[in-house]
Amino acid sequence: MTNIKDIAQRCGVAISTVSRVLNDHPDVSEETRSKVLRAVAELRYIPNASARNLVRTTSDTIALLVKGVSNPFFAKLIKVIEREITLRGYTLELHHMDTSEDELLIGAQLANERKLIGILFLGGRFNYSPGELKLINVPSVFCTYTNTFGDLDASAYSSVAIDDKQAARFAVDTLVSLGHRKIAILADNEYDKSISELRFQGYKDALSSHGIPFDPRLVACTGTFSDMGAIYRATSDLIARDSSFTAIFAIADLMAIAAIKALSDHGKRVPEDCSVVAIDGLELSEYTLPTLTTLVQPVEDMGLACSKTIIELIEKRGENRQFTFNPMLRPGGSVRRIGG
Amino acid sequence: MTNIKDIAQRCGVAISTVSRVLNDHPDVSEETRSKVLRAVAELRYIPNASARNLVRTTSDTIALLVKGVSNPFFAKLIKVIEREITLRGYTLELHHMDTSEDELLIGAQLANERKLIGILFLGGRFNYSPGELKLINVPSVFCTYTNTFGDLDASAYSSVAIDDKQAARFAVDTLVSLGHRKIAILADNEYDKSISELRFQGYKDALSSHGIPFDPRLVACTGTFSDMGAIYRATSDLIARDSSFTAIFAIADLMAIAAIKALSDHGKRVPEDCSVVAIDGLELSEYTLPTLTTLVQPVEDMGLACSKTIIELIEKRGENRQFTFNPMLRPGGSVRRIGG
DNA sequence: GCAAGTCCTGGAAACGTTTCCAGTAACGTT
DNA sequence: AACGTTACTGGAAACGTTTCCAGGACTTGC
Repeated sequence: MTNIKDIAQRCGVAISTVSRVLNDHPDVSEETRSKVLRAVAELRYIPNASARNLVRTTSDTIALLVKGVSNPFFAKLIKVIEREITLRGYTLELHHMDTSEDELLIGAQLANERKLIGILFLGGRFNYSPGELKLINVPSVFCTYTNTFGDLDASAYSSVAIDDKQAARFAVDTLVSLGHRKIAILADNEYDKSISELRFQGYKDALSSHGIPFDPRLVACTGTFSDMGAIYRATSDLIARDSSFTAIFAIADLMAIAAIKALSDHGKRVPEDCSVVAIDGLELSEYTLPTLTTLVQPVEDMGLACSKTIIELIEKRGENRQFTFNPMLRPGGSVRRIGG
Repeated sequence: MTNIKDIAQRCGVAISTVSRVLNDHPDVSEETRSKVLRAVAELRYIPNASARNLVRTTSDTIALLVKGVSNPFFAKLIKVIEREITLRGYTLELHHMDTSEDELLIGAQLANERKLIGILFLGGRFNYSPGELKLINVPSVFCTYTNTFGDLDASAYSSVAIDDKQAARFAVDTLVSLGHRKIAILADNEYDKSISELRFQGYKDALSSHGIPFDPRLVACTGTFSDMGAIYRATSDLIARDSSFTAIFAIADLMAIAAIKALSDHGKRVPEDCSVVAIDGLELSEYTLPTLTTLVQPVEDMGLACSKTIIELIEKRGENRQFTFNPMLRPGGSVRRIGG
């Protein structure tokens, strides 16, 4: 491998000069600059990232810590994020975590050991204490969830999410406005202070604002966002328990799809016998039968917000901030006016 | 940040001794070992990866180069791979490429600059020449495709894939055995020597083995694996062109799902008016209406094979090898005997 | 003609490890 | 008692950069 010394030697200049050329420092004559660049090209010189990182006591790597879910929504989000990050010359490192692991601890450890310059948290809970948040001493952004519980100062963290509670409320409102009153919910009630909890809250809020009593028998708990088998079984259990509901609100598209299958297998047609509304807005959901009525998360915008924010934080061009996007209703064939 | 020197100082030993303890070298007394380990714990010492990589002239990072597609199949595969890689103490770096980019060139560049110890290629073409393959001077594995064209020596590369041609043949055989003879194909004919070409070959082979003439009018070219809108339109075009077919073979589950929607929108029911078979075996496809008849790629095994192979190559415990898995037919509701 | 400033360059320290080499002490062997 | 072994340890070079500091060669202003 050719290194910076080889270049220096061949050009008859000092190592430091080569370094200056490579890092676009101003104080170098046009002549030496081009001489060095020519040598770099000829010798196919590729700088050694470890050496640079060592002396700079930093790296060019942003970690993406993904938790639990393997939701197609995440796949798209990751794609957008990756594109932006690499476009800006940074590198993205992928880490997957189980639901049981503590993302902040793992993030802190990684940040030190690998000299990360930033962390993107994807999925998981958000019940951090201010003290816990301080564990992470590099810029970080929490994607897809935000501190709606209000116990954190806005300057203490960055986040990108939709207004989950609002989205759920909107989904349920849609159903109510079509005459539905017995509305079941399909949710993953794994952790507290999670997306799931927020959407569940929104569901309850919407019911109460319409004077509909909350019925715990209409809650189907899947325990997962991604395991469609479990979701299917949870829906089947729900039907077995009380099949008087006329609509289901699923907190994720994939849940709705599994639920529709379960309903169909139990002889309930969608939307004739049961309406279904979800949150996510996957492209896929436009191509199911029936197509899904769902609240679309602006995944492209959200991905951009994530990468833009983390890069601004890293380059010290911005402060911590919270993005809250509004999901848009995408009407599909999975809902119908009751008795309609 | 505390470093190895701090530990050495506090313990009254040399830096080299601390290093030996940290790297589990044998020649160190039990007493000093425990003394050092205690200090490491107390000072919360975390070794600097850059420094280690610099002197070792290597890193602990394996890159995953994903091309084009954002197929849910890949999402699952990536998850399995990531788990295994981190379990073994390595780090996974994620790079996404456009279809237009040359993965080998990019891989070679990355390998040098970031001192990668291995590369996993995911998706894309496989028409490399032996010379091109030599560009990559680190262990690498090509996931989801293999050199079925036979112009490469088996010792020159590693790969993990299903027998794509065989899978396609099996899919079409299934349709023929149910009496279908006018079988359309839905494929992405972007690159040569790709998965797409192999499955297309299998389709043609199967037809000819049953004495069915190949009809180019029954080929719907999507130009993409992932853009469901494009797939939908390709299917609509197909129907508009010649709707006499009684079955569709889609080379991916997602394509089949979009196709079923297109068929339905044109008044063709699946499976009554048209049968559909695909390849992938996504979990999702068990929950569509109708459920998909599809050839399941053993994603878990494939992911394990990828990570196992790359790690063995890195640790010099194995040679280049090619894995070819056999997909299994998962019967669904999307096929029916003709006239049945 | 000289001081002050500008522009460019070279030398060398520093970053935090690993690893080679040499060296010491204790120990058993002859 | 001399010597080879063994078990452990310390010192120092090396990895390939960046960056600080100093200095030389010009230019400019007086």
